[in-house]
Amino acid sequence: MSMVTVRPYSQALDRLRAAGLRPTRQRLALARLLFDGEDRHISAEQLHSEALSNNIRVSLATVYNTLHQFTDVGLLREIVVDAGRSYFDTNTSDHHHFFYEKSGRLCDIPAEMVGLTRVPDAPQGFNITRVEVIVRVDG
Amino acid sequence: MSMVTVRPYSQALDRLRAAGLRPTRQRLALARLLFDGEDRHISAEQLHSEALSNNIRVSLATVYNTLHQFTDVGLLREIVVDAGRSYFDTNTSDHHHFFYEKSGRLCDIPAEMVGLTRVPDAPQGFNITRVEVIVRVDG
DNA sequence: GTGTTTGCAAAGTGTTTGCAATTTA
DNA sequence: TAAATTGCAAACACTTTGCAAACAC
Repeated sequence: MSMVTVRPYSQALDRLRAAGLRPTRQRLALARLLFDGEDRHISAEQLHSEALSNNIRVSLATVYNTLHQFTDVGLLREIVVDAGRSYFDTNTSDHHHFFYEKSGRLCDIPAEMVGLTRVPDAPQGFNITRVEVIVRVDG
Repeated sequence: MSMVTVRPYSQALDRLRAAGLRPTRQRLALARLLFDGEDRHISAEQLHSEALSNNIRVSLATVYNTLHQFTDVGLLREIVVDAGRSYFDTNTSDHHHFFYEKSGRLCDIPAEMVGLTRVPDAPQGFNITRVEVIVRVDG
């Protein structure tokens, strides 16, 4: 009887292919960090240092490029709550956020927890891209 | 019969007094730009260049300090929609915003135009500071 | 091979800070 | 006069850019 290390299947390659992005070493590695596991809110710097500590050699510039490419193809969603820092959310489905003002942390709020019954029409000639609800809490 | 230039009464001095801020030349001038007239969403750079073109000599650092002091005492509300730029809203009453993603412009949505019927409780030990609804539109 | 992607370092943006000089009460 | 405020320039944090080298197909 042998011990087996079970490594969860990575969807990273499939996701890149589906998005039409070349699965380069860096993109694949970053995609694994981002998408294998729980949903997360991560900044470029965080992802970069996480990559380094996993022995993935990648430059910060590439991390930025990659995050934006992923956002462009809908793999990520960018969230801005804090002046001067962007977070990227691996959960691209409809939902909202708690924002902890002191710590700068974000936490998901499922869409159904918010009763948003009426939203104004977009001004003429424009389309609504998204309706964001941010519940700011102290702490 | 003489012509009279009617200058609207400025509430700036009263507002500073009420807030316990020393009415220095710079604060007073900035307060007049901010509060005499329609409500507005303005960035530090915008306010600074507006001050300069009104022959108000004030440094950018002081504009930043002043905007933050005004925010701290509740005269302004800071809005973050765009990574790397803060806007300050002279309308501190309950309301929401349209955000025009391409132009970076903000536009008020009166509170009653949004049907927000249910908001999750703050996680234990925290208090909700504010609930922001941002309707993002293309353009 | 050919076009794409990467890394680096430099430049750019918006914001904050330290401190001496000035101003306010 | 004592304390608060200001201006300046430098420092900062985060992000983007330009281009040669490396890589994927």
